[in-house]
Amino acid sequence: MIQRPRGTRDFLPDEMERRRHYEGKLRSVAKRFGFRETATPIFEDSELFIMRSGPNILDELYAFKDKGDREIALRPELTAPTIRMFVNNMSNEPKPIKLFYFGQCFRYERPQSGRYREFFQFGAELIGSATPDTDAEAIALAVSMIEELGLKEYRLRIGHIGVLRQKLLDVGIPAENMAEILQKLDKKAYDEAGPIMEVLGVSQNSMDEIFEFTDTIGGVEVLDRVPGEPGDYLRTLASRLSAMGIDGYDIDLGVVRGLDYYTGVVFEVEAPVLGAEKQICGGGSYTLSQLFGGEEVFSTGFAIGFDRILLAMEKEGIEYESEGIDVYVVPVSDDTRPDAARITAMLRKAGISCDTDIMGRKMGKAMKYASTVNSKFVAIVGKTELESESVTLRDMSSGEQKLVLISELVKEIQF
RNA sequence: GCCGGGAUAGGGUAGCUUGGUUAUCCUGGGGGACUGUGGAUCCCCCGACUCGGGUUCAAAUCUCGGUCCCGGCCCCA
Repeated sequence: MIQRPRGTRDFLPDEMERRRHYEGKLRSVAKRFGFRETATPIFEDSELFIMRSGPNILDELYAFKDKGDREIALRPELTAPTIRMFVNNMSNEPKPIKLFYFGQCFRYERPQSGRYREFFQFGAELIGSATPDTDAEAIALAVSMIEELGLKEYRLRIGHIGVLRQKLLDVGIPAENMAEILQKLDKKAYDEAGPIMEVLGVSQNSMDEIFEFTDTIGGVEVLDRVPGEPGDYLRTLASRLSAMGIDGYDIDLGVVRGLDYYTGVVFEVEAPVLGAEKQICGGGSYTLSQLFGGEEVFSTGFAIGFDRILLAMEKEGIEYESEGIDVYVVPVSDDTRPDAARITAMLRKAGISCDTDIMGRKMGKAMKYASTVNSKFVAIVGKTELESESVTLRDMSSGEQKLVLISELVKEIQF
């Protein structure tokens, strides 16, 4: 027996229906916000991802050489492909460009709770604008999506990587050490960050100031402590969010995000029910296009971990009920099968989801089957009914039945 | 890459400590009792010891290794 590869999943019909249902909700929210959907290839030139995230990610990439000796990688995320697409084909489109996408990504990592080797991301990118309103729009979209799915317990944290980056530059941290220090600060691992900074000649005073800064966490009021332009920027952002009815988030100036190209506002959403892998959304403003050969264009984007958010919803007890089908057509006896087939085809043409027995079952078993596939109605096709060009229509939830003319059937069911 | 716990019909499980008939029970699936009415009952049938090696007269059970799953560390774009 062949097993499914490590870290992958099969989605059976019930699960798939649930996934499509929520996927649809996310799409509809994105469209409501004026975003349009795009899709990029499942695999790309490996270089694309290396340029974005550095050579170290090669270890965690599904990368291979194709038959034409090209270095190919399954995409580990969707921002880089989207920005590549923008640079290749969309750079002259009117700004802002508002895009969203949904698709699977692949990472060669150790699977654990909420982490798979094949997983699904839903994301959005807002390209060509660099205002607080842009960031507010992105955050509002993310929040609206999470709300639309019905997730109750989540925590949004908003920070500003630009301020921290500048502070580190000001105290003399060279660019090549920046990533390492930021990584430590992200984890609030001050005992690890300290010695590194000390070696780089940072004074204890400056260090304390930076640590205090990254520990600036709280409501909007902590923004009073952020000086200068970034402070103004964040205050404007907060006011826009408030205008859109979004509050209850934390300002956390220690939110870092792993990558170099984030330039300003960064944000994360986590769902505490999830345990170790609890981050369900991450994003921020960045400039990436110039890396792929385009002009420098400011963007804000985020990605939602679709699998994780579904997992969180499950843990919160949000249940999805299968839709089932509208009608199951039951032939009473073998000689009415042609009529059952005819009626089934007619209903299907009218756009009604409809199924009928193809196993030669007797009526009782066919009724039972109709009930297990969660059919709203059963159309009973028998000789007596056919004499008056009718069928018996049974409402499966109430058990009520009535004689309905075949010509009236579609109308009857749609009502 | 590291640490720990697991894997028995499609799903959920008992058996494993202390090796020994035909591997338990529930659910599911197919058929029948019911020849024109589902979610009830009864009967029949289908279906499993993760894979490979070792110990043994004998392995689901003990042992070693692989694979996969679960939880955590590292990482997390």
